Amino acid sequence: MAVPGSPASLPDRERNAARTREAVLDAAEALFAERGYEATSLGDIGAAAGVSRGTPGYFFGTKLELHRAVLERCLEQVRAAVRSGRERVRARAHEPADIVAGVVGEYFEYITANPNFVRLMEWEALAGGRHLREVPPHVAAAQEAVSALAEELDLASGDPAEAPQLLLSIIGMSWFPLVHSSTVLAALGLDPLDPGFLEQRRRHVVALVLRGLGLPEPSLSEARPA
Amino acid sequence: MAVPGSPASLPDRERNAARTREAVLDAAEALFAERGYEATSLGDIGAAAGVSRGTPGYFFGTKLELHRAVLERCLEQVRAAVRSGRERVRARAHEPADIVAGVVGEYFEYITANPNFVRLMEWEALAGGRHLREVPPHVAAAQEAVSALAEELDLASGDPAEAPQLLLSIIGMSWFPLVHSSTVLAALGLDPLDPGFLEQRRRHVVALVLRGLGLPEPSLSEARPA
DNA sequence: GCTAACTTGCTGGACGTCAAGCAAGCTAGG
DNA sequence: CCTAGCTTGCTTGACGTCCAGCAAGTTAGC
Repeated sequence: MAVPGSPASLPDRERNAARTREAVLDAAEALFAERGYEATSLGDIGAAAGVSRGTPGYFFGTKLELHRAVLERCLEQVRAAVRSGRERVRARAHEPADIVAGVVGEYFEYITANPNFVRLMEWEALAGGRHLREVPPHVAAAQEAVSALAEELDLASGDPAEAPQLLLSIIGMSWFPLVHSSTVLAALGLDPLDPGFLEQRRRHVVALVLRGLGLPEPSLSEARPA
Repeated sequence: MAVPGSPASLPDRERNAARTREAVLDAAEALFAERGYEATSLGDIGAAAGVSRGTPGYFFGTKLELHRAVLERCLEQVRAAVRSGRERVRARAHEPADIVAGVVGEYFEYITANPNFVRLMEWEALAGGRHLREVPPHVAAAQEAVSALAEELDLASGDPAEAPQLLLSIIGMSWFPLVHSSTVLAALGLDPLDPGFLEQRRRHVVALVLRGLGLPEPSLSEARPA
C-alpha cells in the first residue's frame, strides 16, 4: 500500500509482531463477543485489527485456535479481577454480610464494565462449551468462586452446601441484563446502559443474596464499593 | 429416492400440507434451539423433517420467515402456559406467598420441560433481538408477567416498583442452569438433567424470591405444584 | 387435466485454509 | 560503512466447501 518512493505515503505501521498479535486478539475478542464464533470471519477480524484478512491465520493458525486464545485471556482477566476484588473488600470489611455484599457488588460492576466476558461465555454455552472445554482456567475459576462463597457462608453460620446454588443465582442475576438487553429488557422498557438502572439492579441483586442468607442489610460503608 | 417404477418403493408419504408444515416447524424449532440460526441450514431442517431440502423454503419462503414463525409459535405456547399456570395456582391458593411460590415453581418446571424456548430466546438475545423484534407477542408477554407480579406484590404489601427487578431475577435464576449446563454447571460438577438437582434448584429459586419479598415460607401444600 | 405439494438442478456469494510472494529489517563478512 | 543473504511479518490469490434462493420439473390427489 505504501509505495516506497511516494512522499505522501504513511509511515504505514511499524512491523511489530507482538503488537499486531495483540491487536488481532483485541479485535477477535470484540467481534466474537458481539457476533459469535460462526458469524465472525477471519477477514472481519483482520479488518478490525487494521491488517489483512490473512494475518489472523498467520498468527494463530486456525480460527478455532484464535477463539481459544481469546477465551483464555478473557477468563484469566476475570479470575484476576475477582481475586483482587475479594482481597480489596476483605481489607476494609470484616462482617460476612459486608464481605459478601462487597464482593458481589464488585463482581457486578466488573462484568458491567467488561461485558465481552459474559457474551463470550454465553455464546460458548449455547454452542455446547466445545471450545471452552479445552481452556483449563475456567474450571478452576468456577471452583475458586464456589469455595470462597462457602467459606463466607460458613462464617455467617449459613449452610456451605448452599454455595453452588447461591453462586448460580448470583451469576444468573448479574449476567441476565447484559445478555438480554435487546429482548426481555427492551420489552420491559428498561435500558441496561442507564447508570440508574444498573445501580438499582446491583442493589437488588445484593439485597436478594443477603436476605436469602438471612443476613441483615450491609453497613453503610459497603453501600458503594470503591 | 423412491424410483417410480420400483416395486420396492415406499408409499413415500401421503401429501398433507398442514402436517408437513408442522413437521418443518418442529424440526426448525429443534435445530434453531440446538445450533442457532446461523449454524442451521434449510437442508438440515428438511432432512430432520423427513422432506427435501427445498420444502422449508416452499412453505415459509425464506429462512428468516421460518425463524420468525418458530419464535412466534414458541412464545405463544409459553404465554399460554404461564397464564393457565397462574389460574391453576390461584384456584387452590390465596396467600400471596403461596401464589408467588406456586407460579414461580410452575414456570420453572415448564421451561425445564421445554428448554427450546429458553435456548431460542438466548440465541436471539445474543444476535441482538433482530428477529424477535418483528414478533409482536413477546412484548405483551413480558409486560403481562411484570404486571401480574406487581399485583401480587401489592397484595403482599410489598413495593410494586420492585416487580421488574424481581422478574429479571426470577427469569435469570431459572434460565441459567438450562443455558450454562455445559460451561458453568459442568465446571462445578453439577448435572442439570438430574431431577435431584432440578428439585433443589427450584426450591432455592422460590426461597430466594420469597425471602427477597420478606414473605414467609409457603405452606406445605405449595411445596410441589400439581 | 389441473392445481397443490413437493423435489431437483443451478447460481452466486461467502468463508476457512493453504501456499506463494513480497518487503522490511537483521546480521555476517568484507 | 556497506551490502548480500537470510529471517520475519504480512498480503494476495486460489481452491474446495457450503448454503440460500430461485426456477424448472415431477408427482399426487381431486
